[in-house]
Amino acid sequence: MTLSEQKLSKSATDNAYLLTSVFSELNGAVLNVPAGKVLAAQGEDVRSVFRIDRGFVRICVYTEDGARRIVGFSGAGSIIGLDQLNHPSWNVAVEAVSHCVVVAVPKAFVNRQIEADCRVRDGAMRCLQDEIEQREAHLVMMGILPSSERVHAFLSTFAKLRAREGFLVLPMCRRDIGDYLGLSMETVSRSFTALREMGRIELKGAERFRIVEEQDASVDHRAA
Amino acid sequence: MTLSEQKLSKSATDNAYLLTSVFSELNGAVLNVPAGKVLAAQGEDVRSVFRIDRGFVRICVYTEDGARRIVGFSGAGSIIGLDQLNHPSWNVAVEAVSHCVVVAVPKAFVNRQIEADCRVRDGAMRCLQDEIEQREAHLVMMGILPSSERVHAFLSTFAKLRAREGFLVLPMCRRDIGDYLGLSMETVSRSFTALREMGRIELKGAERFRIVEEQDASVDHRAA
DNA sequence: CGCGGTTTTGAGCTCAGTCAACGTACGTGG
DNA sequence: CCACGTACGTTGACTGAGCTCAAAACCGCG
Repeated sequence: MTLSEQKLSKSATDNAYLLTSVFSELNGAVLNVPAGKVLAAQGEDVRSVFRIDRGFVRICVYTEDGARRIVGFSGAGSIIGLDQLNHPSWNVAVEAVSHCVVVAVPKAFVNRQIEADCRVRDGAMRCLQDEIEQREAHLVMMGILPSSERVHAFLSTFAKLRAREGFLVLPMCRRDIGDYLGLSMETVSRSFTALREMGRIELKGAERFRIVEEQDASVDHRAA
Repeated sequence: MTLSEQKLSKSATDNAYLLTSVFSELNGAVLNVPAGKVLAAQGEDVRSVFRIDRGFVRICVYTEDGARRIVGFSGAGSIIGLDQLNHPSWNVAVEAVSHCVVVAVPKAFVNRQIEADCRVRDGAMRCLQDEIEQREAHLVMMGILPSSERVHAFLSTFAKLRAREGFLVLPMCRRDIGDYLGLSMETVSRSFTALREMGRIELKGAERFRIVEEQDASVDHRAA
């Protein structure tokens, strides 16, 4: 696993399909969540597990002194809360970054399905394993990369996750990115500028970006 | 979950007892691992899952450019590798920090037991959930605390995990602590010195330490 | 067109990294 | 037993990446 392959939620969605049967609209409520709304507050009782069907959420941790860290972003297809099934209350907050459509399935129902259906159990374990992998990749990145490289890795991952050509819209603001990458809002902004000036990304306004594919500097051109 | 309650492996061992039946000596090999030895190399095929019965291991990630990050330490009672069950090869390395006694149980057997025994399944899921919680706490700490506070939080956690009075022996060296906390070896050393001079820890040589209980500065003494 | 929020840019400062020297503990072999 | 070597830890001087505070620019919207 290279740093640039660090995941936001890609393989999580690859495995989440194993849980399709559980997150049917028959088993839970379909919620329409406006941007900024809190889906689950830190400390609140865990009642449901969510599947994101549209939009983007951030997973936040608030510390005693009011600081916020974002430990992950998740987009359509991701399942949120499998790691909370044995907790009485949420130890993270789940907040909509953009307008979201979410299926909320009662925790007890999810637990029963895990008990009853070995495909569901397998899917849930794979999702948890993916989450561990994501957190570890995040941790490694935070420890090693300088600011601009972190921002570039973040944008690359985001772009790969979307796997679409052309400019992409970033749903989250600079502060969110900063809280995710362990940088100040200003440093994130400066990194955007630096990457643009280096020709490694293109920007349209503050929200739209495109990764410029770069030659791998480690490739030895003498071979050509 | 406060930062000072951040876990190395405490609750992991609380849940690992649910898997006692799987990690019986009858089901796997008991290994005697000298300090420094690699239990599982990054990239190596996943053949076994381990339970640490004595000693301490570090979970490492090596990047392409040779840098090392430590994503966790685990002590007696912890189970290592449940997050690797669906991976062909280890995406982390497991290395003995001190002399260890380890039970290695074949991956296929663990998978079968998870399939067959719902207590085992439940235990495995709880262990995975704990691991996510640990990684998230680690991530939060890395993003927020300055160097000395990180070292103090690390030592506090280590001490709570051991839950013993008096001086404790740190099995890992300064560089290991640095790679875990995202600090250089020198900064870790300076933090030890600073904490000692502040009277927040006591040291006997480089390896033995004791946390000095401190008054919570946020307590308002006018109330007394 | 003006307003509020977000982003960008600038200036100064600080914490932690690097490089380098020195200290300390331990094990080996003369 | 002591001299030596090696590995680890500590300390110092210097440097620089990123933080803070502050101001300006930009954008969407009523």
